[in-house]
Amino acid sequence: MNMNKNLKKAGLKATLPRLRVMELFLNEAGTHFTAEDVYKRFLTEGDEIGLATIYRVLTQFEHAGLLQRHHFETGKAVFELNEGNHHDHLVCIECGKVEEFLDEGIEKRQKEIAAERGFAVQDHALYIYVDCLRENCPNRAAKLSHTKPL
Amino acid sequence: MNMNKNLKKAGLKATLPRLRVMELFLNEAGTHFTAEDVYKRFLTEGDEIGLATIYRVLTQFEHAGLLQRHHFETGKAVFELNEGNHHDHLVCIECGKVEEFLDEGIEKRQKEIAAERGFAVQDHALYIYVDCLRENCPNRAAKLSHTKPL
DNA sequence: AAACCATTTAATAATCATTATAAATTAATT
DNA sequence: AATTAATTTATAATGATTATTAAATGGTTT
Ligand SMILES: [Mn+2]
Ligand SMILES: [Mn+2]
Ligand SMILES: [Zn+2]
Ligand SMILES: [Zn+2]
Repeated sequence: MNMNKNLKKAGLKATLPRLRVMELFLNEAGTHFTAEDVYKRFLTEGDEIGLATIYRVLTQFEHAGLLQRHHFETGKAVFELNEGNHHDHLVCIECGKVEEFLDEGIEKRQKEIAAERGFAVQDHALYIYVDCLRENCPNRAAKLSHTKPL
Repeated sequence: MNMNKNLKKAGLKATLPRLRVMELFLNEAGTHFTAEDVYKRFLTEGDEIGLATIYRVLTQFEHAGLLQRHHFETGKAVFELNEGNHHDHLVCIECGKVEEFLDEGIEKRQKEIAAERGFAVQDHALYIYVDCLRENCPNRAAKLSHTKPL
């Protein structure tokens, strides 16, 4: 079992909440969940795991490098499986769809812009808010909680 | 008086809180304030204006196009005078210094990335978090409230 | 200038996302 | 199975922001 290893390596006991969270993010790699998304998902699956526990586990997993945290400007943080690849996000403000991209040109220019000023880049966040223009977008109905009109 | 005109055009009465806020942002164009920065500034100047009023006025000014709101990932929104020019931000995580930049190459690539997927860009946010590397940085002492270690 | 009235402020409570606390539970170890 | 430190749960607290409502004020009219 791969999940137990991940946890052990991070010095975390294999508890039910942690296993459930890990399982969810592994099963739905590429999906971006808020803490509440995770909480509600477990509720519908019959697992009554406290919201505070979800928050704690998500933060622990982030620190362990298992998850990445992002802030789509909607007031709530979203998490996704850390597959080791940095990328930026396109977020549809109509349906919540998230697509990922990585543009080497943009990455390079960012470093140059900081370097020109004598600054050392620590991190960066680039979010492109779009309308995906798909009226029949499946997401438009079952809107995820991390969507908000600009 | 230019300020009164701005307010009138936005259909807003010229009240003391609004004049003070407008005045502050005009006098310190290019500075990025949180609601609390503004609140405390007025306190030290002897004007006791409620924090809720500051928030309300900032939001009204944003809607009127007089101010721009940004979210440096620190949990609190910052506002600056809207001088009509879109730009992105370099934020020093050590001292809070903010520098602005605009890179046509990056702007163009963002549009292309969205277009490639058939999306219409609505907005975007690009924050580069840096260490300005200036130990003697004046800000490092009088740290602004919108700084936070990553 | 006094009266009028819609707008706005002040004071305060409420809300929302998130974190902290403390008592009860549980996973790993002996 | 007993031990113990880590963890969860339940709940309270926090920080940023928004909502509420009665009192004050700005712009207008008499
Ligand atoms: Mn992603
Ligand atoms: Mn700026
Ligand atoms: Zn969409
Ligand atoms: Zn600095």
